[in-house]
Amino acid sequence: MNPSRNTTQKIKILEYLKSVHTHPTAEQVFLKVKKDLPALTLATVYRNLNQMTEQGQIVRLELNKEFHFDGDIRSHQHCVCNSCGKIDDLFQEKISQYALQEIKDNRFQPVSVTVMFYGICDTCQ
Amino acid sequence: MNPSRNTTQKIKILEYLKSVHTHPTAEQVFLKVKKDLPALTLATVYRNLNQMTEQGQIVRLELNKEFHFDGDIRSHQHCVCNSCGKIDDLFQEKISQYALQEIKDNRFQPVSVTVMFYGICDTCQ
DNA sequence: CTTGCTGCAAAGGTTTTGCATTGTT
DNA sequence: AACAATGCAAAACCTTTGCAGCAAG
Repeated sequence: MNPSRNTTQKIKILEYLKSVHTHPTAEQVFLKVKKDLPALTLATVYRNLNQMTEQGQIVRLELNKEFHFDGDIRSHQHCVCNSCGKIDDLFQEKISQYALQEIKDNRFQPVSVTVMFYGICDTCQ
Repeated sequence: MNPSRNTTQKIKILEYLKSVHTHPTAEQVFLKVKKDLPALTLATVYRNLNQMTEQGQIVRLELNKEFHFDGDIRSHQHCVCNSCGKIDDLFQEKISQYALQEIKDNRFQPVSVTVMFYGICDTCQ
């Protein structure tokens, strides 16, 4: 595909994702950005989120049959609350690095790791 | 709910999952078990897989908007091939233990970890 | 017998796609 | 002027659910 274009929709969606520390679904992104761009469509949000994911500008997580999007592309881990469903970021690179180190003796060539903790968050306990 | 019943469908589905080392989707389980039980329905497969997951008899993974089921309930990790999509088991408990250990200083109370490696499998490289 | 489970069919919720039009480059 | 991106609507896709009949305990 030819170079992608910087449409208003794309810019606003990315801006929004970079501004929050939550991990919104496509619909949540849609509802927020729609306040700025009333004509915005869910389909456009999906198309942009998918493109940005492919281009490595954002990260896509999968949880309970829904995609969640993360504007922070630094390597990090996530904590999911079994009670309220909240997804929190965790920046403990040692964990991911250790994992990638330990797997090296395998025939599998690792490119990345996803580490997800499930448990109870601070507000739920 | 009252104690669950050991129906033929349930038994065959669990037997199948315990017999393979792949990580079949509900539909793949359905197609295989249907050979033994021609009247079997996808809905029944889903209901049983969900029940078994709740009861901890199997494990449910999520990948590319599909559930995959794992008959092996021992704590282990997974390797997903970016090329062919194959999911392989990895038994390196040190990795999960290290992760659970390192996270302990947080306000989050971890119950379990999911470690997923993405990369290129042996047959694809 | 009781009631959990099944098969069947229909519905549900999220994500994708076709198409004419719009807007970036 | 090209053609990528949009809005709209419809479709696709996986999974769940309602219901009457069946079968495990």
